[in-house]
Amino acid sequence: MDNKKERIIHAAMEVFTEKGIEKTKVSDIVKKAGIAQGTFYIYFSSKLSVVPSIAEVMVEKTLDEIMRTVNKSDSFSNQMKDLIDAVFSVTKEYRQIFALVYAGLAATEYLQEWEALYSPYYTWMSKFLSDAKEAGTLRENLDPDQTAVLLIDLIESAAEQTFLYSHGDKDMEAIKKKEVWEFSLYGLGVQK
Amino acid sequence: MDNKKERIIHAAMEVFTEKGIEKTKVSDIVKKAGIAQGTFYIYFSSKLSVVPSIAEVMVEKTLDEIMRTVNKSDSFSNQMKDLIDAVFSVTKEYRQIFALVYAGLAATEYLQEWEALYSPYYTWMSKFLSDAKEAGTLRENLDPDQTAVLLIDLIESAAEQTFLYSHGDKDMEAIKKKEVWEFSLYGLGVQK
Amino acid sequence: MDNKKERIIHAAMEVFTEKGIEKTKVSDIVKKAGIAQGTFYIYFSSKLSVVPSIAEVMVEKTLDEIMRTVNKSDSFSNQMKDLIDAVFSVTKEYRQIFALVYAGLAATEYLQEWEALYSPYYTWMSKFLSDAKEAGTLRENLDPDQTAVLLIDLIESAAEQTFLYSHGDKDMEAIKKKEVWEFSLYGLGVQK
Amino acid sequence: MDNKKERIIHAAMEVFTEKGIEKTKVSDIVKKAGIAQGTFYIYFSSKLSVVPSIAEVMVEKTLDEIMRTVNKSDSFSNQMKDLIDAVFSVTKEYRQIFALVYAGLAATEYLQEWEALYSPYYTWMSKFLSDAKEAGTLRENLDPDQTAVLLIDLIESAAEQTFLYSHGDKDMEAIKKKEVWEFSLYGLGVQK
DNA sequence: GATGAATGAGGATTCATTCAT
DNA sequence: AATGAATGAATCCTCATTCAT
Repeated sequence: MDNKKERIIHAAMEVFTEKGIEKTKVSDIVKKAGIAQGTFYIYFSSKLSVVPSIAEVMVEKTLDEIMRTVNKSDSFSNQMKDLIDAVFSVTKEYRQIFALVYAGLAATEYLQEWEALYSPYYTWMSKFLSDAKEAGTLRENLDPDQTAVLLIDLIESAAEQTFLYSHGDKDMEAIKKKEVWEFSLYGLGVQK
Repeated sequence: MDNKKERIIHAAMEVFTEKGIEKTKVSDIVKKAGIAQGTFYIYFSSKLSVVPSIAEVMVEKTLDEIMRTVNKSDSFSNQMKDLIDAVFSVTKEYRQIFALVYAGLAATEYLQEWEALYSPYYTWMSKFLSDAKEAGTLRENLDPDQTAVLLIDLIESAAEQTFLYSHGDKDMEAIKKKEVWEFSLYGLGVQK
Repeated sequence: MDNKKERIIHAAMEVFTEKGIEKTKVSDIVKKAGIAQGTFYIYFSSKLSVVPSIAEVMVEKTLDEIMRTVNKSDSFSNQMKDLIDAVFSVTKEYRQIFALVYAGLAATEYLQEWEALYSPYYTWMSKFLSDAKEAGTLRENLDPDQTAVLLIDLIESAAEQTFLYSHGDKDMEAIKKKEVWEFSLYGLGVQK
Repeated sequence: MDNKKERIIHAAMEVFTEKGIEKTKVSDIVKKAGIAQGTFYIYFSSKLSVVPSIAEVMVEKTLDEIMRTVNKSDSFSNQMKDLIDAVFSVTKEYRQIFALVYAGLAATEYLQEWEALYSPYYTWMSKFLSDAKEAGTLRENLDPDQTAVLLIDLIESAAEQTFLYSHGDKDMEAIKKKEVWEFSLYGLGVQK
């Protein structure tokens, strides 16, 4: 039952990745999901209305990767490095999906769902910063909630730059990671 | 440049803003531009191929606003403040256009034109940072080219957060501006 | 008759009236009837197959109204007046239903059921004329069976004219009634 | 140009007659008309919106047949006979079209166009009665405008009875014609 | 270059109908 | 008998694109 909805979402991710949103037909999605054409419309109102659900999955994947990668007993500075690695890694693997999620959300009225979608991510980052601040690792005048959003945007933008928007060569990834890491450490006022 | 081409670009901006890219028909654009259906295809190959031209216009507008706002004889820290003001101001006015430009570029293969489109913007910012670095205002280990991109992304992301993705209240604009300003100053290692 | 069948017929009458036959979905009918989608098909084979049942209900309603209105002990001429009143009254109240019954029957092969459907009505009218003829009230050369059909058509046509097809003003009803009454009396050769 | 519209109307009449409105696809009509699918929608908004144009054609045909048949120098009573012959003849030939016109008009919002569509027919009949009345052939208290409508309805109803709604045998046509003729003469109060 | 009537491929969406429960 | 989730055939209509003028 809810199984069907899941299957639609994952089928959509695959087909969107292969052919792009524009060229994907609902019939492609249902074929891959192994359900009838009409069943699609029981769960989603249109091709584009699947996009927010895909975005949700992507946020989950990113958080999972971060959780898996970041070692809490490490120094903050190293945790930042791992965090950046995690985000770059997920963005690299799912670059197509990220692109289509931006396109799909922007192309419709779903844009404002963005905030709700990202909220678990923001919450995690806010806690991460807040803990470090309490430990005296970050500058005193830092607002964890606000900075959480800035930091996520900064890292994601850099990753997207690298994998989506740029013709960048092979070394670009390392360079970008280093730059964003340095900028972040300074921005956060990290004490060694 | 041809008068008709200009009219198509500006008509497209208006109609895209009103109805969204998806729901805009070429016939809507030509109607607003006051030209014949066939004439459109003399200048553009398709509806989406207008988007890069729109993006170009937006980059111009942003740079113009920055140039107009930032006072070169002011302190770096104040110039940063003005820079942020300028980007927020343009993003606020053209929020819809920005959203559709992302969507439009992402929906097609034009995504990688992004870099070329933004290059005048990046160039300006790079020079801005480079000058400040030479003057000893910024940290020694800063790479002006790389950081230019990061900084632009950071500021634009914050602005989009504020005006596109968020249900945020009225004060959000001021808070966001202050946060991004502080984060930037730290990130750049600005010496007072 | 089954309670569920009744509910379907009356739900169909309501929904057809609201949205028209074309735009009515079986799902609308069952929703209003408070039964499951599948139950509909136990009683009717399709959306349009409900129409003859509706027609039957309408003939009943018309005959009931005639019976209720026409006073057998009155003069023939006055009975004619009452008869016309009754038909106009039912047509007025159920104008939409009449229209859709015509449409529904004509849209399918059920058109020829018309005769069977109307037969109780024709029979009543035939008897009504036959009695009057035997009483010497009507012209000698009148054929009650044939004329029954003509008279019903004449009166119903006039009523439909008034309520369905016309943009007619308020007074039209009275005028039409008077005209059809006079024409009928002459046509039947009524002796005072 | 207007040629195309004509071709659609006549193609629609043919296909509707063959397959019925319900089962006719727009693609059937355009195929027969020899035009592209899209062209249909330049001239008509939907399959059903062709029906009023067909009705117009039918009124024309009926009037033409009446004009052709009724001999103005004949006696009124014979002219009535010819009139009835004409209407029966057209109804017989185009019985399918009449059925679908009723169905098609009733199934949509076009029902109220009826009056406008029939107005040339009503006008002619009104003049016909008015002339006869002035010649002293009809009863003094007859209202030509109102009676025109009644008379047309009466004759058409009888014709439709015969050819559309009834399983009637061969002789029915002659019987119906005679009955409607007699009823009309009495109803109009024709003086021999 | 400019026009705009005509095109027709193409896919979203609907909704009557089924059938396992 | 009753249910209602699932089905998928069926067709409307749109709209980007063309091309003769």
